[in-house]
Amino acid sequence: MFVSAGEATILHADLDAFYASVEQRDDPRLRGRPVIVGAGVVLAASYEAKACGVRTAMNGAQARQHCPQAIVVEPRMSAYSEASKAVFKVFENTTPLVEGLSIDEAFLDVGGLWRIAGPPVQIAAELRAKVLREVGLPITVGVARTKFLAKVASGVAKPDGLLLVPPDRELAFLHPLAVERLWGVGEKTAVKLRERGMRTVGDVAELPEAALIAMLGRASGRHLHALAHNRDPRPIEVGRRRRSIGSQSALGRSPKSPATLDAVLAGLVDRVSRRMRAADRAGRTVTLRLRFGDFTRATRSHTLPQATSQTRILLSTARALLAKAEPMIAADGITLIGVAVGNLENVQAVQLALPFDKASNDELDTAVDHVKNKFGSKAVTRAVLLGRDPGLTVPLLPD
DNA sequence: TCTGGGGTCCTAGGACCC
DNA sequence: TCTGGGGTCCTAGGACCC
Repeated sequence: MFVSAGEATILHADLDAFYASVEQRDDPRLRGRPVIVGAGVVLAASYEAKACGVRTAMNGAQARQHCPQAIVVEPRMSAYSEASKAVFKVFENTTPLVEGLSIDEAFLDVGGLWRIAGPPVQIAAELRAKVLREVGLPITVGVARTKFLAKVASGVAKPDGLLLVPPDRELAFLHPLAVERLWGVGEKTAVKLRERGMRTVGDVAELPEAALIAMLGRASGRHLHALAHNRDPRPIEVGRRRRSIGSQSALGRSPKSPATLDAVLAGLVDRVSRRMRAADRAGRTVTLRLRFGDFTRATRSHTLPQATSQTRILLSTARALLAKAEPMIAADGITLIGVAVGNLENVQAVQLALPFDKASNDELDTAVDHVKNKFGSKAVTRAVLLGRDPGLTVPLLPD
């Protein structure tokens, strides 16, 4: 059977209360009980905890007030990352067209699988059963004709649900929903819309695009207008790569000495650069993120002429940015510091079986020319002298 | 008892180039 | 005395998402 673009073939699969579910899976004593992951701030809450009003990103004390009987556990990031990998394996065994959105959700296009695996809603049901059986986690799946509708459907079907939006019922499904269901409508936008009397997606759909653009800016206005009218032509994108890698740390409210700040900064840069090297990525733009005592934020960034993942270069760049922000820190007190590296490029690692430990500079140049000829000049940004000094790197200017 | 850590995308102004 | 038009890149800030 030929499956046209007019049919509901996109799945949005979203693990329920992901971190909390992993904790309940791994510790039977937590099952059926309210579980909160994260002490300072709620990273995730089980549905039992959500039932008493606990919400993600709520601060810990507030959460315990809502739910004194809740069990609070420390996050175990490596366990979540492993569970995520296992779930994505199930996704990829279902269809090659998988677009990961975050650690716990993805889009799947199952349009071409009708003949082999049956209709999308059947594939979705089997996917849910398989994730539960093989990884032990509950997952909700929305099925629809577009990414946006599939995501809205899974949101409505949560927890542990499955919801198909038939193509001829799309507007009937969409328009009664609250504006907050629209992708891209957060707190600020919701307030703006409500101030103008718009509470449902249907209300937004009645507004001309120009009015939404005047209210929210060009991109957001267009985006919202399109979604409210159920227009979302985006295809599933396989193999999207991360565009930045960062790390941050909240510091608390007590004053911090310059030496302490520098130590925290060095730790952050070290963590970021290690992750970059492990992922074979290098970046050009270093961004320093700061938050102050009054919760205002600031960023300072610098773009290097060449991408790098070297701790030394990234740290000296970050230090210069921190020095630039010194007056703001002195004035307001700093409560958070973060480092992110963007403008990422892929690094192609090439190892040559040459006796570099005895190589002369001429021989080294010859070897580098060889690599350039073989892989292109852009492939070579640095060479590591193996054997002589494993930590020593030689930066090579392109061309 | 104030609010974590990881990301994405958009906007707007200025520099710079042709 | 008067100063176009278009494009790209960089920096800083803001909103949003999980």
